[in-house]
Amino acid sequence: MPSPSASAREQAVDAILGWYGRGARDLPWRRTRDPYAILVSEVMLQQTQVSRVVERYLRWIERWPTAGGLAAADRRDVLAAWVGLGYNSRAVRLHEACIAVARHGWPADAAGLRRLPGIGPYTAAAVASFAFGERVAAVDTNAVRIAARLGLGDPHELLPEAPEHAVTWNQAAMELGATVCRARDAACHRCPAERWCASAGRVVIPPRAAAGSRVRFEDTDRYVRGRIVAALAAGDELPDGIAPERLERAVEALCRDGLLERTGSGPRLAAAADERA
DNA sequence: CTCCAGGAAA
DNA sequence: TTTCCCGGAG
Repeated sequence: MPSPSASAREQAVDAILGWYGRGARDLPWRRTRDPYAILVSEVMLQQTQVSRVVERYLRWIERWPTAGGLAAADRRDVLAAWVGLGYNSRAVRLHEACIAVARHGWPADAAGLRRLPGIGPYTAAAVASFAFGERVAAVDTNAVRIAARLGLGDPHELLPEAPEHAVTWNQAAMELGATVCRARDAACHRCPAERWCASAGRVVIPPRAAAGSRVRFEDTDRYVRGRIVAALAAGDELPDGIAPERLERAVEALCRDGLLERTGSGPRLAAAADERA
């Protein structure tokens, strides 16, 4: 319970922690403290909605239960298993990160995790917090938005002192952001921190970019790259109906990014660096 | 058609 | 600081 002299910030955080404890979504990666499982979920969730990840995460952990197991897997199988989740480079970096872990063991803290490929400030903090119990703020887009709306300091200042509360806070901030204090739809009437929030009832929704002036997704390199990787992962030839010059540019970029490699019979999914002769 | 638990390179 | 990376769900 918050003491009467507690600051508004502490009371708001307390209220959100209590709200989270009274009932949060039962997401599979919240049931584990295994750093590998946490890492897989966090990388999958980067710029990808929860609803799309749950089933894929469970299947992934079933197929590759440990970092060592994923590290030993063929890069092509890893890529093929990723197709559909978006941003395929994440699969390559996840594989590389697990190869490093298999070789050197897990880093001791967030600073060490941060040096692994594909692991930035947020993912490093999330793994350190959820798996290691380190008292570190996992500042994702939700934490940034909630802190800004609350007007009670920057996201790092909201982190509770007690390590066990800090871990819960990192979960709670994301849960609140996903279900109540959403980017384009803030349900202030359901928010446990409404009475301390600087923008309660008058949340400013940033204007969205003009839709008309934006190029069709099918005209972007991302689309072509995605089609190529999906086709090769399925054992098919390069997709047709795409201008050769555009196709070649995408293949070149995919090779540069480590997703493809060239062979005598054309490009294919890349084997990991270790597996190449 | 918009949305979304980032990271890396330029 | 910007730009690029991807795609299914709602």
